[in-house]
Amino acid sequence: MGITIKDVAKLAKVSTMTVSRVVNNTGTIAVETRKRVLDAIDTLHYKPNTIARTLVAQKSRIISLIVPDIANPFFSELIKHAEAEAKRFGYNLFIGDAGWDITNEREFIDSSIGRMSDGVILVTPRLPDEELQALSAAIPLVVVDRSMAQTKVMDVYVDNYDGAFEATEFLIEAGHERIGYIRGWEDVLNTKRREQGYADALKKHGIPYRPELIQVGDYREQSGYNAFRYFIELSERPTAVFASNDMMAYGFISACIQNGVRIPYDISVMGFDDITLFFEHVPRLSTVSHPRIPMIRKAVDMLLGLPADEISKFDAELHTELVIRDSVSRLD
Amino acid sequence: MGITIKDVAKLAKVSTMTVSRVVNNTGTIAVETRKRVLDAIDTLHYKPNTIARTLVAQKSRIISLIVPDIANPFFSELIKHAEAEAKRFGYNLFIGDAGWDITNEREFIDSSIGRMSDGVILVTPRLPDEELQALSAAIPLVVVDRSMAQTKVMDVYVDNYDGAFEATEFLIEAGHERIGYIRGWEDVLNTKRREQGYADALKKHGIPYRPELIQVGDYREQSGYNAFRYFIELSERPTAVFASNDMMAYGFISACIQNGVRIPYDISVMGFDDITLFFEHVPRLSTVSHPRIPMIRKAVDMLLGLPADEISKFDAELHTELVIRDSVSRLD
DNA sequence: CTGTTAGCGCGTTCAC
DNA sequence: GTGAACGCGCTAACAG
Repeated sequence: MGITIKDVAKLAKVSTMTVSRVVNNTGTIAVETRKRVLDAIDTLHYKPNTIARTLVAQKSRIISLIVPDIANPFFSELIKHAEAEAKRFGYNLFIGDAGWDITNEREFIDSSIGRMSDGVILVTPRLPDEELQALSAAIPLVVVDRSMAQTKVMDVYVDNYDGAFEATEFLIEAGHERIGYIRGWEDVLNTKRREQGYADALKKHGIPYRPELIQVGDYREQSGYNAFRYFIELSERPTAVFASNDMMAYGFISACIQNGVRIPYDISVMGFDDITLFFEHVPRLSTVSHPRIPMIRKAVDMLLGLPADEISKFDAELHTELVIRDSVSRLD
Repeated sequence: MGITIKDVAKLAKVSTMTVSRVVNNTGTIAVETRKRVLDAIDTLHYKPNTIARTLVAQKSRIISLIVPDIANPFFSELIKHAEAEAKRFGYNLFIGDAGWDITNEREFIDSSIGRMSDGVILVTPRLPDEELQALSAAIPLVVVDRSMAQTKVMDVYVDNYDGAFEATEFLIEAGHERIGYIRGWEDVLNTKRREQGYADALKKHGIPYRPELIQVGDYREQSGYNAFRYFIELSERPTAVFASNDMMAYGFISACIQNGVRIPYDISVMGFDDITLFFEHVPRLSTVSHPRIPMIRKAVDMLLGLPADEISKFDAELHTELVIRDSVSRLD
């Protein structure tokens, strides 16, 4: 059993209320009394019980952050920045790894409610709109990187359409026509938007959309790796492959290297996200950069109720941007 | 304000105690009453308040896990497995990223105490023995990947000496004599053990220990990258470099690739940890594999009070192992 | 089978 | 400046 406020009160020969006041710096206390209390706190190594405080205050100073996959650098980086932003306001993070699984998402939200989280940030959840809408009645919810426009749920959304369009157009302008595409989870909105961007860019340049050039992936490395086998066995191989996220692009590249297919000489690769690796990968991946840092900051700020005009400052930054490096060659 | 047990009791026309019994499946309840309560719970969407439960039970079913760097794959993988193991027992994880910083470690432990965590797992903390010892009086503590033999603190320790010795010896037997070494944080025990292994292997084979071949790093990629610059400008360059963790090895490799230094033809590289990348890196790194999965599992099990004989089953697995891949060449 | 009482550790309210 | 009483949401112990 831990030291409680009562123990301190007893030792300092005051009421618990006085101790509480000292700890929280509220009310007025005689200098001498304060010193006695402080001494008692010190000798007893008293630490206030946050659980009890939470129960009284109906506020935990915790926000939950649910990501689809903690081992994915895109998300672990997000966590770092979310933690930093939350800390600025004296908040702790309760982190959950949903593993791209709906049931886990649900359980984690329930758990957050039970633990009196002050809010939940969901990064690209797979839970349907209606359920998120319903849940948001029970606890403040911010959905990140997915539009909740049809609902009243708060969101921080970066439309990925333009990024995918520009990336595809870039490949086309480099002379590519047979452009393979690796898709992500179908039930994620941005997956659809990215694919639309890809398709529309083809259409704009009069290039037919060929279903056989589309591979279904799951945003994980392995599916990029697998896509390689498929594309390489096509009678007419693509000259370029656009992976709808960097993880799959890297998986694809690994397969290429292992099979002696050189990038960008034998095939070009374009990614999406611009994740920060912990070391430089060669060839350096051309990709679409995603404004994830301002995005997650904004999500935290929304939850902590920063004034709207302060939050909207970030808006200017929220767009994707083409990043040209070494993984795409010109077909001239 | 959320729905409480009182609301349910009122609606079901029973006492809160009865609701509590239904929720927890304790005591005996008339079938009919149970149904009324269940209905009320359903229509009200009642969720028990874990905070209040925690206060009563003096038990939160949460364990804290503090890692030095959440974005390092070694640790994010650890988190995944810790979470899985904890879940088996119905526990949630409270994850903290200390950023290799002592103050953060301290704050996070304090916060864990305040939040009534049932225990704390510290992965390679930098806090001194005495302080950890003291802290362990306030909350169950398990230190992972660091020996606490001098204290009464629980630990799950894998001595890294042998692994470093074998790795160095492997390089020597491949014909290398000028072997560079990149060290990690000096105040971490395993750092010392790894360096001892390196030094002893040299000694065994009559190769002088040269201080100019030692570079100080911090376990992060960047310091491996920086070490490259140092080694490459040496009048007598090393023919092989042993990085004391994979992150620094990868940093070093990146620098090599960017500077046209080929691995393993121009220089050999050996790592430590055998982290699982989310894609295949080329060249594939030769390294020392670290039994981190059984290690973290064991830590969780110790905290959750699994019987000693169950836990010790894991012991057999707890040793490092040489993993030979493509980053080391023979000098023949 | 069900309800009442008391208390987990703390802070708010209102006295003194 | 300080303290006593009450309640946050829940459950253990004891009635009935």
